Amino acid sequence: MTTASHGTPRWLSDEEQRVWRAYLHATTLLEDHLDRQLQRDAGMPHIYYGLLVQLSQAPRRRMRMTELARETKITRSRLSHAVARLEKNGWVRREDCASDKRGQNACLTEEGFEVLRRTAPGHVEAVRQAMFDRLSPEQVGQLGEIMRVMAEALQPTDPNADLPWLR
Amino acid sequence: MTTASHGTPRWLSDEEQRVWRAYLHATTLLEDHLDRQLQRDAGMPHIYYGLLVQLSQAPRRRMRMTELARETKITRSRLSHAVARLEKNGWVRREDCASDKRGQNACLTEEGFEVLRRTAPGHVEAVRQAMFDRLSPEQVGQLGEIMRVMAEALQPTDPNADLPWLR
DNA sequence: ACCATCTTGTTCAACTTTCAAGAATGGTCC
DNA sequence: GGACCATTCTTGAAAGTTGAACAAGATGGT
Repeated sequence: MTTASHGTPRWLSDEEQRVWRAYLHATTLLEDHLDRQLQRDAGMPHIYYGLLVQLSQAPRRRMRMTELARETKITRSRLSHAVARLEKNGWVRREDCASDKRGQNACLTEEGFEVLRRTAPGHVEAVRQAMFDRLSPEQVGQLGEIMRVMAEALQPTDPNADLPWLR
Repeated sequence: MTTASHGTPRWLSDEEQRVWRAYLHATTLLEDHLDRQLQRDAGMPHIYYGLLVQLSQAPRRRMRMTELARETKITRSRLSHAVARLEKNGWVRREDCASDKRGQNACLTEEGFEVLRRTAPGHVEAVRQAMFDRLSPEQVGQLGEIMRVMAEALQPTDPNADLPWLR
């Protein structure tokens, strides 16, 4: 990382600067927009909604805290606070893990699932309006590929990922 | 917005879902990465750094609060708090606006500029490594266009934008 | 069994963000 | 000038986030 401080910095070209600014603007606008949409319609910020979605897709609608954190790309600390809040809402429940006494499972409650069922259509619509309704099919494909490349760069793949017996 | 709750919701296709998840993952990973990079190397979060950059590019390195907020896509409230913090660091100074007694100018101090000079290379390098070093020139162009479209959708252009005398 | 070490999840304090409310000034219309 | 509304910016409290420190349990070597 600090290799940057040595030698002549490789500045961004004009084109790259424009793209970078466009990226920052679009992503912050979208994040704000979805945060407000969900706060209004579902009573929670976007990330919390993402936690419920993730749980809803898990077997038995429950997941170990650490795995939920990993899947949603947030820290365990943040997740602890978030689940505490969602628990107060009655949308998630904690449950001791049988096989590991340190562990906790976050379980989506029936109420939590109900909230999802009620608010998912509006949220999908918001995402559509902001993104998929504006982009051509080609652009959607391009965006997907670009985002995959970026995520890969930032989340160094476990070198043993395809050697499960070594994990 | 709430038109979504009526009629059959238009769900995302499998492809669209994949793209949406990739988008969420990549953008949150990048934002976290840059936040940590800047917190470590410059002692402030990414958005605060963006404020300094914006000021550094303004005439006389100062800007009205409201304009700074508009350019950086944050609320005036948030900006007030942010500038207060940057002022404590000695990187920004407030100055009364001559022509409008309600107004304040946020001015980048010499110290603030120095912080930028010192940390910009490392930050640009981080951006490069995460984005521009991985994408082909075509992809960079595609990303720029896609982000422009999205930003436009979210930030309804002022209909009088090109009629300055009506603003 | 023992010890060192890693992992899991929580907690605390410091910091940031949001939302609603409010003080001050500007602009317009009569 | 005065009434009225809009704009600018700040404030305070509640909510959310971060990073470090911590307790408890797992793991592996000896």
